[in-house]
Amino acid sequence: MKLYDSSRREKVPFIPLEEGRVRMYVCGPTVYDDIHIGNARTFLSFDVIRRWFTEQGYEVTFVQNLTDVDDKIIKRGQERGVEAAQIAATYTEEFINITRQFGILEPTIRPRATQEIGPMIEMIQELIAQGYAYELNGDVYFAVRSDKEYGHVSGKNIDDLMAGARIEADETKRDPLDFALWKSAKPGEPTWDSPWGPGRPGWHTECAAMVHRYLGMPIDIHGGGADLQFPHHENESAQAESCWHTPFANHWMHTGMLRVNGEKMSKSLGNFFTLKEILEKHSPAALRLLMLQTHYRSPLDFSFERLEGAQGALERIANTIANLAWAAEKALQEEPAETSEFAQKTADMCSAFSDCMDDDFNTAGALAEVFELVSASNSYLDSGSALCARDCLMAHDALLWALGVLGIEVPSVQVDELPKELIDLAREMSGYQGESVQEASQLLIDTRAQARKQKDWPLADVIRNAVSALGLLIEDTANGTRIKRA
RNA sequence: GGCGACGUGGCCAAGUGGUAAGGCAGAAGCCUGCAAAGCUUUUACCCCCAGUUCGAAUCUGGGCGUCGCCUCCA
Repeated sequence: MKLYDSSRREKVPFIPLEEGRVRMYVCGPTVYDDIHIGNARTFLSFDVIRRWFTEQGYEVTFVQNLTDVDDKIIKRGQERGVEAAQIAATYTEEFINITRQFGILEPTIRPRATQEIGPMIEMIQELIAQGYAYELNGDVYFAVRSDKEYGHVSGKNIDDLMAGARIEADETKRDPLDFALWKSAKPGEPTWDSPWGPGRPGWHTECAAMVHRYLGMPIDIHGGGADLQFPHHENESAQAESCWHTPFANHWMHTGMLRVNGEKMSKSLGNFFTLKEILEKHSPAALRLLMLQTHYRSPLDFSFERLEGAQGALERIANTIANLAWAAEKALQEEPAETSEFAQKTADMCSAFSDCMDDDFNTAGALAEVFELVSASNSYLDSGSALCARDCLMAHDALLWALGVLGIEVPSVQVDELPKELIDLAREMSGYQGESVQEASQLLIDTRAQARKQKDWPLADVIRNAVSALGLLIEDTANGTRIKRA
């Protein structure tokens, strides 16, 4: 298994620090608003990465924090005239709900910044004691120059950063690059007591403290969006490694940005769609498919056109899966057919799919293999030869397995519960006497087949139209007629 | 200004040395009474120039273009 380490800037073999285990940490949201689909892409990427590790037999400990105290949350609270804590609570709930709806698995541990203040203060004290941090009017800063390794996470050089000639407003810091570990509180802001007076922790400190507390150092993988690599991850790493003198993360993984018309989707540009609004009108599966058709590290341009396309592709997959199941069922009732070359296609897909996933989680390549099996299945079903039930089921299960690994829930085209109206319809059209919906629908199919045989098109169409009025579809396939969802 | 990434058919997108996966859209044909679904066929001088090599989309250098980070940001 190989993965791209964005700190080393190359693909490297993945070797867990502890055999059979993966300890990973992915920066969670700051809960001041609904997340947009750019945020969602990162969470999706790591969800799939995690699922693949699990599929490969690793025991995965996945930690994701919630930043529930932050300038943005405070500001949003002030705008709305409510407590910052209320804003955080509201959007924490929203985040958990929408993320679940998107099919993202729950983290093993979901620590919240406000519950971790104690450990953070201890960490800051330790950094001051060791000479890596200093207090200034109730704030505490990390002295970037004190860390000789500073820059190794993002591949930046302190002097290059300085050459960037950015002007820092705060002239009192020893170095413009120094960042806050602790911020003193202004009136009306949420505060916690500390040796430096009332205040709150800086963002970078949260993650460092939580990684240390819940996973121990070093961890196998630390992830997040590409825009977090600097300064957030650099700063996290700098303070953690300075404090505990142990490597922080063995591998860094960063996801590519989601764009709209070539520009990064962001709150500040206003060019965003929230995950919530997209999922109101589109299935989680379609959005996942769209996103996973691009490698996680590449930028991804979002458009509704593409989303529609993904929806169509998904339906195609769903049709094939249902047709395989139906064909298998039918084949079981007939003379057993020999296994064929088709069985090999299934085996090939599974192996190629795994190879792609093992190669830095190439979901786009893996999905191409899925589509190949979909095509091969359709050809097989359409071939007119006697079908082997076992081969059909193998392909069926393989497709579901592959999509399951990607967390893509295939929409069902099978009707779980046929509407009772079909009984009335069967009574009317075919003189049905019983009470079984199943029998009634079969009778309707037979009646229509009979009508078609006698070229009684009006009758055949009346039946089909009546059925479609119930929101169903009568479909004539190479392997028989069936009723499915419209 | 510094650092980095990317540029593959109409759109999207895999592929890192042996002459181009897949998805969407389009076209033609087949199947069908018609639908629906499906099947078959079909379109690429891989941004440009130079170089390395028997051979490059893939490596090197230069150019052009796009994007990201350097400030809160997934």
